[in-house]
Amino acid sequence: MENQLHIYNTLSGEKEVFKPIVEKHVGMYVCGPTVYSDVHLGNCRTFISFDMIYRYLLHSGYKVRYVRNITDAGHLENDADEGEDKIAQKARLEKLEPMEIVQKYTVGFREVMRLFNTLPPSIEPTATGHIIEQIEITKNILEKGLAYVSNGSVYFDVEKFNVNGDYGMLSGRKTDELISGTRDLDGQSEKRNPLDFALWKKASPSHIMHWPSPWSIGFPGWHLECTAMSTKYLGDQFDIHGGGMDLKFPHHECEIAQGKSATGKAPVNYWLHANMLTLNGKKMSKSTGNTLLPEELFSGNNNLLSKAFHPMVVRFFMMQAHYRSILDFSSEALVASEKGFIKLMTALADLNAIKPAASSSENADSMIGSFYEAMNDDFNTPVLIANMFEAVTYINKIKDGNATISAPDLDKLRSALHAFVFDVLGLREAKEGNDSKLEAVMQVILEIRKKARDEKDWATSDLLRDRLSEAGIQIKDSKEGVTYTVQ
RNA sequence: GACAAGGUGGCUGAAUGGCGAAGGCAACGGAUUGCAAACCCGUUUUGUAUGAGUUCGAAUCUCAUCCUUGUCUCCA
Repeated sequence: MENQLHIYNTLSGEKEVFKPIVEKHVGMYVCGPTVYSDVHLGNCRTFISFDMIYRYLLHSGYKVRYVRNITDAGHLENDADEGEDKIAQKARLEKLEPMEIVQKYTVGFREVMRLFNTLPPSIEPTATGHIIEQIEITKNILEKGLAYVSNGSVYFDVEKFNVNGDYGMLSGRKTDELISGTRDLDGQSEKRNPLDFALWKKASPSHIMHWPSPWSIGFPGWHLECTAMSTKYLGDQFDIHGGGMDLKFPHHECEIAQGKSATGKAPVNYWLHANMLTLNGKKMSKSTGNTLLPEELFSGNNNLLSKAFHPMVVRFFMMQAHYRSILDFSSEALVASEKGFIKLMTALADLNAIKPAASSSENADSMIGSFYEAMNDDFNTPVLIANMFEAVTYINKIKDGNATISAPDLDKLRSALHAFVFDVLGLREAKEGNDSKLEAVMQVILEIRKKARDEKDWATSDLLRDRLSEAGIQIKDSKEGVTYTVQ
């Protein structure tokens, strides 16, 4: 059985055996959100994907330092490197301080991440908290002669870097093709070459967020913060760098160029890219407005939705697709996932009531092995879930008396399922807080219903069942007794 | 236009050369039930965009065609 973890590396375009730089330790960096508006569901998918990866690495016994940044310094608007900082722009619109915007949406982001049951990163650094580091890297690259100062701004010299470097190695692009593909800029551009990108940008007088530097009062370039923060906390070279597919070029390409220029070494061994979540077949994007907010999903308050969905149902839905595949969102697909999710969680709960037998009628070890096999194959969660449903069928058969399981197998299967469902997939019960008073009320109702059924008063019995069902409480009659689930 | 990833059953979504193409959902039949729900068993007939090629054998490899999406400008 293949027990080694294989990861698809964008750099090579192949699945590779994962070998960390330091045995049993993993350094992982993921590009975080820009906090100038609410995170939409597409953003969430990326972070949920990497949360699953983080969780599986932890489960596999690695000590992981997981760094995910908060971009709070803003980015520029247009391709001429001129324009207003996004955060400053939004601040003006809402008549707030830039850092007020940052605070608001950072808090919102963390709350959404909490609802999706993602683990907090080990370090969550901010761009504005690392201005000094970014200035130092800029100085470093200038000293290496791979950047130039122009009118108070500092630009990375892609052409010069490319003499010895290989700009485009990650995204499979060639610089001459890129140049021919760029739109003509007017002669006033500060850049020597359209491919060059800013390391430091001089601020216009109206620009609110700015800091002093050796070159001007200004702000750091778009790609620099990730280089500064990743290398600061994970070293010049680290294991895993993740992010959305849309960041592959130019953002990650620039990170490689910056890192190599500053340290002489390729910064990252494994580049991982999570694919897009689409809505109506199109990528979710802040700029095009084709978005769905998590809150709308949880409340059902959106025309695209037939009902509200619990965050765990959404997470399960995402886990049913592979992280490198495009996933199309639809209310219909989510309804199907909800049913499957309930089926899985019900079986998990039923597992606790199962009585072991002398022997097992099915091979629990191979089931458990199939879980690991799926995850070791580039975190294949859809296959993991399919394999877990084999176990679900087994559990239900045992419950119905059509199969048996031995005590040791029961223990193994239970702990494996718990580990994969809760620890790795990061799911948890989707029930609303079942308080003791509800429990007491339900016991009374079930008692009344039992009495009615004993007296063959089907009208009363069915009335109770149907009205509870309308209220979202399902009554389940079984041989062992009556139970209920709250949805 | 350049580059990249795709097009799989009623829906969703796995599987990269090998017996009957996973799983979830849906539908139908049966079992169960006071009737249902849940669970169990079974079924859904030529289901891998189209056309050619390589091969003993192709969803998978090659070529062509059509279509979709992404990146090339801030984006997860």
